[in-house]
Amino acid sequence: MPIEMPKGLPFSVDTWTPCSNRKRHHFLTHAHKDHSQGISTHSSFPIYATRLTKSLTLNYYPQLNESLFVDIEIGQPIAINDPVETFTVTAFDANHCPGAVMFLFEGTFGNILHTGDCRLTPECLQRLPEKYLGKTSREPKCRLDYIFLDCTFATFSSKMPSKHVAIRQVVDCIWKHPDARVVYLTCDLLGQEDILENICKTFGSKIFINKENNPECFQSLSLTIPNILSQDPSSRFHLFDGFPRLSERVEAKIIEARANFQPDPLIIRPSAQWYVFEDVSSESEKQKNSRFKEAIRDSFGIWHVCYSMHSSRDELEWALQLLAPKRVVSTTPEFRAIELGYVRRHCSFDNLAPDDPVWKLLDIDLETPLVNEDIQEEVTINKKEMLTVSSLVKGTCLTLFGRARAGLGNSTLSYEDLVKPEISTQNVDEVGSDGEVPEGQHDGSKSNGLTKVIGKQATACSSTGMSNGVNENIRKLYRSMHIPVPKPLPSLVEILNNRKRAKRSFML
DNA sequence: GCGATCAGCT
DNA sequence: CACAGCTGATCGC
Repeated sequence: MPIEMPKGLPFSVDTWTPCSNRKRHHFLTHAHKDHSQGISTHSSFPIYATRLTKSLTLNYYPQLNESLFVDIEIGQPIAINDPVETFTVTAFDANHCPGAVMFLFEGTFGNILHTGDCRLTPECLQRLPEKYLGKTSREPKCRLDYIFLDCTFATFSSKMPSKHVAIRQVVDCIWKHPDARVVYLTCDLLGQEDILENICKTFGSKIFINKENNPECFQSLSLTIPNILSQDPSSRFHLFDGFPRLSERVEAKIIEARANFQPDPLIIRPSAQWYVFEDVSSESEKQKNSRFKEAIRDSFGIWHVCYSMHSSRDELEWALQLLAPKRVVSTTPEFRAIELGYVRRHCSFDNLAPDDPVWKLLDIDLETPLVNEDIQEEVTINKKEMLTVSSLVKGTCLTLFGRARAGLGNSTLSYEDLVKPEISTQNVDEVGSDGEVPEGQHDGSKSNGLTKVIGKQATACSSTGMSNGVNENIRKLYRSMHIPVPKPLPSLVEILNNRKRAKRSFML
C-alpha cells in the first residue's frame, strides 16, 4: 500500500495526491491501480517508470499524457537534477508483476531502497549493488539508511512456494485432470502472465479471453503476453474473472456441465489470498504444510495454488538479514508487520546521533530550541521523544515500526481525534493483554498524560460514541484511508512510555 | 451530467 | 480480517 514520502525527501513514490504533487519528482513502481490511484488528477512531470508500466498505466488512464513520463531502464542509474540536491536513482526488478521495480535512491538524504510491492528472492537481491549486500557473517560494506518495505504478507509465517514452484503446481493440477474439457483460470490480474505462458508452452494451446466482456484485461494482456491469447472459445483454456462472486459462478459452471452430461470443468485459482485467510486452526502441522505442496480443492470445487506476488515473513526476514538496513519503514499498516524479528532487534530509535539522516528526513531542526509552551514544562522530553511526536503532529505520513503510525496526511479528521486520553489508555490496555508488542514496550498502567505531551494539539474535537472499543471517528479515518482498523496504536503507547521514562530519569 | 471520492464487498 | 479490484452511492462542479 503506497504511503507518502516524508517531508525531507524531494520525491514521491506511488502516491498521487495534492501532497505528493508538491514533490519535485515522482516515481511509479508498477501498474496496479492501487498504486496509481489519483494519477489522472494529481500528477505532474516527471513520472519515472519502466516503459511497460508507463504503457499499462496509459492504457488504464487514456487521459494521461505520455509526455509526463520518463522511461527508466532496469539496472541503469540515472542522475536526477534537483535544485536542492542532485541524487541518483536505479530501478531493480521487484518480482511482483510485469514492469514492477524497486527504486534505489542515493543522495545527501541517505541511501534509500523503496521496494514498491515485491516478492523478494535471492536473485532479486543479488542484482542490487554489491556494497549493500552482506555475507553470512559480515555486514554489507555500505548499509542502507532506509528500506521502505512491502510488508503485505509479513504475518504470513508459513513457507510459501516460489512463483516457479506454484506455476508447476498449476500445471500438475491440469495434468491430473485429463478429462476436464475446459480449464478455467482466474488469472485476470496483472502479475499472473507467467502462469498463462507456462500453460500455453506445456500444453501447446493458446488461452481464450473474451475481448468484449473484459476489454481492459485484454488490452493489458495484449501488452504483456500478446502471442498466447486466442479469440477461439473452443480452446481448452479459458481466462476466468476472479470477481465478483467467484464461488457462485464456479458452482454454476459445474452444474451446467453435469446437466449436459459433460465431465466437470477444472477451475484453478492461483492466489495467496485463500491461504492467508483460510481458517486452518483445526489442522495439524503436517496438514498445514501439505497445503502448499500441491493444488488443493475447496468446497465449491475451486482448486487453489499459493501463487504470491508478495514476500512472506521468512523471505522478508532473510532479505533484511542480508541488507542489514539501519531502519525499516513499512509501506503496509504496522500491525501486520511489527512481528518482523529484524525490526524488533535492530530498528529502534535509541542512540540517534545528531547528524543522523532521520532528522533531515523528518524535517526536524535540532538547532532550534523547543518553543511550544505546553511542552516546555516537560523539560525532560528528549529528542527521540520529539521524533515520535513531531512525525505525528506534522503528519508526515510515515509508518515506522514500533514508533509512528501511518498516514495522517489529507484526512478530514485531525490528529486530535487520535490523542484523546480515553483512546490512549484504552489502547495501552489492549496492548497489555495482547502480548503483541516488542520487548520492553509493555505497559498496562493508565495515564492521561498524553494531552500534556502533545500540549495545545490535543484540544477537544467532536467525536461520536465508542463502538467495539474504538472511537467511530477513528474507524472512519482508517476506512477512508483503506487501512484496517488496528488493534493497538503503537505510536500512542510509545509516547506514553517515552514520557514515563523521561519522568523517571528526571526524578533520579 | 460528469468525474472524483467513498463505502462496501469479495 | 484482506490481494487488487469492482460496483454503486454520494459529493461537488
